[in-house]
Amino acid sequence: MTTRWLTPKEQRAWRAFMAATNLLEDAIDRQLQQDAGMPHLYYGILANLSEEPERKLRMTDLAAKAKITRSRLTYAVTRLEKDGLIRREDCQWDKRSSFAILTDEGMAVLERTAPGHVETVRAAVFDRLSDDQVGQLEEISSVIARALEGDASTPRPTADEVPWRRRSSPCSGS
Amino acid sequence: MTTRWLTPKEQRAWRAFMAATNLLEDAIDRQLQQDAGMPHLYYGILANLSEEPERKLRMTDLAAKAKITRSRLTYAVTRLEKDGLIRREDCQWDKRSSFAILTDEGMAVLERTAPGHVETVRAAVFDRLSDDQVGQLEEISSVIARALEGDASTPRPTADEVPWRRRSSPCSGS
DNA sequence: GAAGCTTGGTTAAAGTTTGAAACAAACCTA
DNA sequence: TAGGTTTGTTTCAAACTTTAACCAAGCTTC
Repeated sequence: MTTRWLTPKEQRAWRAFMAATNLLEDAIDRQLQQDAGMPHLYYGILANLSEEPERKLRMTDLAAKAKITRSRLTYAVTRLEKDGLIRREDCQWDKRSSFAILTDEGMAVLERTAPGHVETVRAAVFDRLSDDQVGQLEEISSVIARALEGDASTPRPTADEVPWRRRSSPCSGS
Repeated sequence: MTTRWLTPKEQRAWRAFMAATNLLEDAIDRQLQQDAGMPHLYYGILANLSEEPERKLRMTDLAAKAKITRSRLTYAVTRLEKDGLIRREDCQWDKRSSFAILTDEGMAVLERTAPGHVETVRAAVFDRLSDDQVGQLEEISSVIARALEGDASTPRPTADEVPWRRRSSPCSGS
C-alpha cells in the first residue's frame, strides 16, 4: 500500500491548523499564567470541577473529562492542593477512589479570572469568526475528537457497559 | 465593561475544539514516539529543515518557522544532534549565528517515518472531513493564527520591516 | 573608537509531563 | 475463600518546557 500523501490543499489546512493551535495554546497559557498563576491545563481542571453539582469528581473521571492522563492529573492536583484551590477526599464506597474537590478559594480564583480568560478566547477566536464558522468549527472538531476518543493509551469502555459508573454515582451524587 | 460570556453555541465549539486539539496532539505524539522515537515537535523541526534548499536554517529562523522559543529549540537541537539527526555549523558571515542542518541520517528517519505520520493525520482528520470542511478548517485556522501572530512573548517585526532578513539571506542561501 | 543598544544563541534552575512500575482495594471464579 | 485479574491511584526517573539571566557579536552614535 503506497502512502496517500496530503494534497496541497490538505497541507495548507494542516499547517494553518498546527500554527493556530500552537499559537493559541501559547497565548492562553501566557495570559492565565499572568492573571491566575497557572497554565491553561490547571485552569481547565478547576473549571471542570466547578461544573459538577458538588464541585467534586473522582480522579479518573476528572482525568477523562479533562482528557489528560491520570499521572498528569495527580501532579496537577497535588500542586493545586498546595495552593489551596482543591482538596482531596476519600471515597467511602470505593476505597480505591479519591475525589478532587474545588475549594471556595478555588472557586473564587476561577470567578475572578474567568472574565480575562474569556476575553482572550474571544479576541483570538470568536470575535473573528462568523456565526457559520463557529458552527463549522464545532462540527469539524467533533469529528476529530470522535475519531480519537477511546484510542487513548488506556482504552475505556463505552458508557452503556460501564459497571462501576453505577456503583460510583451514588457516591459522587451524595 | 461587563464580561461578554460565550454563548452556548460558542461554548460547544470551544469545548469540542479543545478536546480535539488535546486528543490529536496526544495521538500524534504517541504515534511518533512509537515509530520515530521523538515527540511531534521534534519531528516538526526535522520536517521544517527538510524543506529548505540545503536542509539548513539559522536557529532563529528555525524557531520562527516552528513557532517555538529559541531556548526550547536549543534544547531540542541538542538532543537531535546527540541522536545524529541534526548537526550544527557556524555561520561565517555573522559570527553570532549558527545553522542547524539536517543530516542524511535525519533525512532517512524522516523518510522512513513520514508515511506513518501522514496515515495518523489522515485517519484522525482528513479522511473524515469533506472537501468543504478542509477549506473551512484552513480558513478558520488562518484567522486564528493571524490574530495571534506577533503577539508572542518576543514580538517579531513584520516581514517588510525586517532589516536582518536581507543580511542573513546570502548566508542561508549559500 | 568606545559607550550603549540590539540581536543570536546558550545556560541554569525550577517547574511540568511522561511512561513504566508499584501498590492496594475490589472483583471474579472455581 | 484462595488465587489471579482488574481498577484507581500514586510514585519515580527521565525527558521536556519555561523564565530569566547571561555572553558574545553586530550595529549606532557621538
